[in-house]
Amino acid sequence: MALAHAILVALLDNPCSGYDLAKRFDESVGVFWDASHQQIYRELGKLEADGHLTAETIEQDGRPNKKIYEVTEGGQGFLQEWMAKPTGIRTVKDDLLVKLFAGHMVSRDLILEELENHRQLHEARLGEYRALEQQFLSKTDGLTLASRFQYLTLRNGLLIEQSWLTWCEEAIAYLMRLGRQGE
Amino acid sequence: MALAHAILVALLDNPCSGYDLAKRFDESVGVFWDASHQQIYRELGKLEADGHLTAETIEQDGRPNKKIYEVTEGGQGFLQEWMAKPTGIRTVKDDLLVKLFAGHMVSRDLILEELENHRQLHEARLGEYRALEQQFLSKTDGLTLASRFQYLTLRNGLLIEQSWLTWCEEAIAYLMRLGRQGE
DNA sequence: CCTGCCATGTAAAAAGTTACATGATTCG
DNA sequence: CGAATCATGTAACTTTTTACATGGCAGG
Repeated sequence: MALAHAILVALLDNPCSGYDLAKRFDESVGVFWDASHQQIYRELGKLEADGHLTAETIEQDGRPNKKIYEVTEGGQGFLQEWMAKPTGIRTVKDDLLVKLFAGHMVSRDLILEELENHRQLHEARLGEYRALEQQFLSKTDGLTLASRFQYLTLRNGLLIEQSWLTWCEEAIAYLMRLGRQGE
Repeated sequence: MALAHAILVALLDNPCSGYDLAKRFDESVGVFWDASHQQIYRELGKLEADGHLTAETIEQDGRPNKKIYEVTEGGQGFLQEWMAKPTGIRTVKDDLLVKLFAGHMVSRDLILEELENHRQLHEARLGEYRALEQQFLSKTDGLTLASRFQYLTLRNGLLIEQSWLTWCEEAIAYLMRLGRQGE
């Protein structure tokens, strides 16, 4: 049920519209959560109905009006309550690993292509995360407390993406070696 | 939609009952997919209706009868088709990271406790994966091709869990340092 | 005697995906 | 002149989670 909480922490850091939230879920917030605009709008409606958010409509000319959402005190309490309850660790779900588990069902080349494709995707994402890290590291006058916590979430993304990259390379090398042995 | 495919690859490796599948999703298969027994029974029903699986009822006395599911040729084709279509990379969703992003909202100790808790959980899981790896490595007479592919999925679990562990330690150290500086 | 294992499911609610829908503006 | 961006949503469907439900047998 953490989509609601993910939205709240994002808005707490920086109040914005649903549209902007969707963009942030594609960028920085995306390091730890992902959501489509459809989900976001629905959830924003619920959170507002529950009193966890207030919306202020900004009239704009030349482009559609927008609603800026802000977390209420009630919303902050709701978040803090949730944060005080321990949670378990994630459950992995990855299509590529499902495919690999039955890798002997298809040609070696098909599997290698898919691995190479994923390697590139993870490499690209790692690059994005490194760019985000530079933004943190370049602030010479020191980070705020809030930024330091956000930095830790980014560090997680960096370590995990690095592992994926390493694993893709290892898997490709392993299968190439198998291939050469004529299996 | 990969739950169906995860079930198929598991049954392909080793036909079994829904109950046994649920256990395997908690153990070895759990390295790359997770599912509750409720999901599994429903999906088994669908897969059987679609002709991807056949079920054989085993009468047992003293305990409930069980149905052993096996992948049909049609099911294999269904799998292979899916495997030939490239898929994207996962989207991370993790409660702990949501909490950390708003870490300044609660006491430092609360966050540190949660991090330490997760550190232990990841350490335990890493231990399980290492034990599974030993089973692969101890087979002196060489692994089958299918086992080699399965080994790669386990390697992924090992690398990812190792990263989580490293990250938890890094985050704990980072926050302790902050604490000492009297923030 | 109580807990846990074996073995299967149903039902309801929440979360997530995919498709549909609108309409002006800006940039190439 | 077409594509992308801004900005919001609805509807239908699929997937996942949580709770409920049954019942015998084995072990401490």
